[in-house]
Amino acid sequence: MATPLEKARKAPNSMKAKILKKARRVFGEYGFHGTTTRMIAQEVGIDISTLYYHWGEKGDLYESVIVDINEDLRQKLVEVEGIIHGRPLPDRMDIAIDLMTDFLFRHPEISNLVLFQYFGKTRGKKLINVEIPEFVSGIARSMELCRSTDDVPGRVRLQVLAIMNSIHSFISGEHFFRKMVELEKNDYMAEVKKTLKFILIPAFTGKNK
Amino acid sequence: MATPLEKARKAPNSMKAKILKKARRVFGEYGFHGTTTRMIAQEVGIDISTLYYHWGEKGDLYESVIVDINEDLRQKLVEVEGIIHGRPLPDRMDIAIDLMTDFLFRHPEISNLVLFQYFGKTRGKKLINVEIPEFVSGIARSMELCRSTDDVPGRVRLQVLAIMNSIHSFISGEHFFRKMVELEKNDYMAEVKKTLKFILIPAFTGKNK
DNA sequence: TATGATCTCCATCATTTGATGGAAACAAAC
DNA sequence: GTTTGTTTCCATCAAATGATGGAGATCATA
Repeated sequence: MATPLEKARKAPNSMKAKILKKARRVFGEYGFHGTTTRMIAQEVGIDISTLYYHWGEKGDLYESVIVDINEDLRQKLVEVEGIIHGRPLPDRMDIAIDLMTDFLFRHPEISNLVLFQYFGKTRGKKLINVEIPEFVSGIARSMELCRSTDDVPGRVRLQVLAIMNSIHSFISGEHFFRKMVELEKNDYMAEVKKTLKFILIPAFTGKNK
Repeated sequence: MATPLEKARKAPNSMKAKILKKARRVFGEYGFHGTTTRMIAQEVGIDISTLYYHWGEKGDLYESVIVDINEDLRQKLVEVEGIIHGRPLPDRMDIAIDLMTDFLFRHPEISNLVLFQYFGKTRGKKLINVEIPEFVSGIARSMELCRSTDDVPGRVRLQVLAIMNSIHSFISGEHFFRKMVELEKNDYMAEVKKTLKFILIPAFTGKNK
């Protein structure tokens, strides 16, 4: 039997999917406690009881949102892995940073929600069990930091987390950071990519540009 | 005339200061909307009206908390700058990472709140005006990424932000990340420092360890 | 001890917010 | 066109939450 989330992902024009889409953005901006069901409903243009009809209680909708964005992120990582496969490491990193940054700039709520997941506690809610390790292992293998995806060393996992978090930070912090560097959106994106490459690539390749 | 915050910082045993201290931790864990005045009051062991008597409305207390942790962070950065002054760059970075990581592990709410500040929007509240640029310029000069603190190039600012965010991420994400690497707190701290140095130092010094 | 200032708590309010029941609107099947 | 199942909205509730007034407690000082 399909879960509500699976239904929504299969039928992108359904009300369920519309609600999910808006919920991603609102939860992404304001976090779980900062978001009210009324805010989401208003965004969709429906009554809150319609929202509850489709998704049940707020916590369930939030959980679906988290699983949803994690699935999107996973899919993108697999796609990128396919593209960079076989190239030399510096190129792989260069391309992966470009592609992931572009993707996340198009879907900033993903970065927002990932960071909320890491840093913010949610009152009274059990932690949602998303298998980040899966991502991490995949990236680690793709960067040839380990042989197999089983038993990735802790040190390597932290390195991968550092990479992902660097990217997420610049996406989620755009509002704040862009003021500081006084750049237009496009210039900011370009500079972020440069900065990420400047910092991340030398450590793993031994070469500065 | 002294602001409430200045009073609290000068009299660490006052009720104002006690409330501020607990408020830091609670706001740091749950964010602005995830925190209720009752939670803070209970933590201090007082009635909420006592809290309101000392700090006024919730938003004002939160703003004081933000300014407070930014001041702590600024002081620490100045202290570290004094210690590393005059040494060669790789040593400066090595020591600075050690000192800042230790400091933030002792005060994780600082990292939490800094990240909330960057990534989370607060419903209906105007953005608090804290001069991050000041930090950033100081660090940039200390790393010799620029001559003076005036007119620090955007590229350099982003580099400094990347450094600071990497550290904050590992502190704030401890709960989440530590599970993934299955380490005790002390081992986690040690591995985080290694990872930060591994990633950050080569970019700025051209040398891998 | 009397006086005034400061501080703390109890009781309470108004609003917001999560959540639901039931009536109406709509759609599909026969 | 009636019946049946689905979807949507209106009205409403109970609990949580931000906020305050005022009575009492505490404390310094004359």
